[in-house]
Amino acid sequence: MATHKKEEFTQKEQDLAAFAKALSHPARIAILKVLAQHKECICGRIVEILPLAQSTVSQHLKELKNAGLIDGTVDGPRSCYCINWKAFAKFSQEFNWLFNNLKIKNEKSCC
Amino acid sequence: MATHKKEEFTQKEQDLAAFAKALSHPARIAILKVLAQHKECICGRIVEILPLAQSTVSQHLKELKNAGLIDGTVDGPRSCYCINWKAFAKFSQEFNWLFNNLKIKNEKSCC
DNA sequence: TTCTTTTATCGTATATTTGCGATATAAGAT
DNA sequence: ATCTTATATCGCAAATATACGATAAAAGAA
Repeated sequence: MATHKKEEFTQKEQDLAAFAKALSHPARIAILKVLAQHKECICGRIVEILPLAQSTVSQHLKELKNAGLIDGTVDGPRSCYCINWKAFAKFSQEFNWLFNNLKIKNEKSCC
Repeated sequence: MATHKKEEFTQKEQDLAAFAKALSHPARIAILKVLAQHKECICGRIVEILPLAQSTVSQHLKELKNAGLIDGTVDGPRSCYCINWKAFAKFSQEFNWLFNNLKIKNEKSCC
């Protein structure tokens, strides 16, 4: 049974979907919010703020990093994360391209 | 083992995550693209265009509908779908609120 | 060196997602 | 009534995602 046909879609579609996937859990949205608000590269502070175990937070951070939405640097025994604004700008653009441009051409739907 | 702690996050975080989840598969992105481009409420046309079985496409359509991103109306033996631009505008706004506003306050990150 | 602190990773359990074929449903056509 | 067409839903298999505790790893402090 083919359980992953994702490759059959365009690269843009896959990239956009991957970006959305990274944002598809409230914990990851919350992490991004913390990173954006606290200016500093909070690390274990996220664990204090979120209602999740340390290992779980670490896993979410890894996913955000893999998706390219955050950068992480090691600082002694701790890790420092911050938002990759460039990546956000890129995806935000793709997003607008996909849905705002199309909307203009097709303002009134048929149903 | 607690496998869903989603309720412990704010409603906004949950809503945004749900929106992202709906977009987190390239097939669903592709479906939205088809709906946006073809003006008409294509129904089974999507099945012809996508490399997926009819039942799978129907399932993706259901998810998009549940997420509120598309509307569907029955028209005789066939179904007609179209993008719910209002919902898109709403989420797009939330999105910008979350990531553009915060960006202004905090342009330079620490790492 | 040994202890402490901080973070990442491993192992595991459970839930959800993805996909398909088969079948049901609904409505127009014959 | 029966056939055809179009779509939705069911049932299942396989893959991913989510969460946790336990443990490893890495570096500064004692």
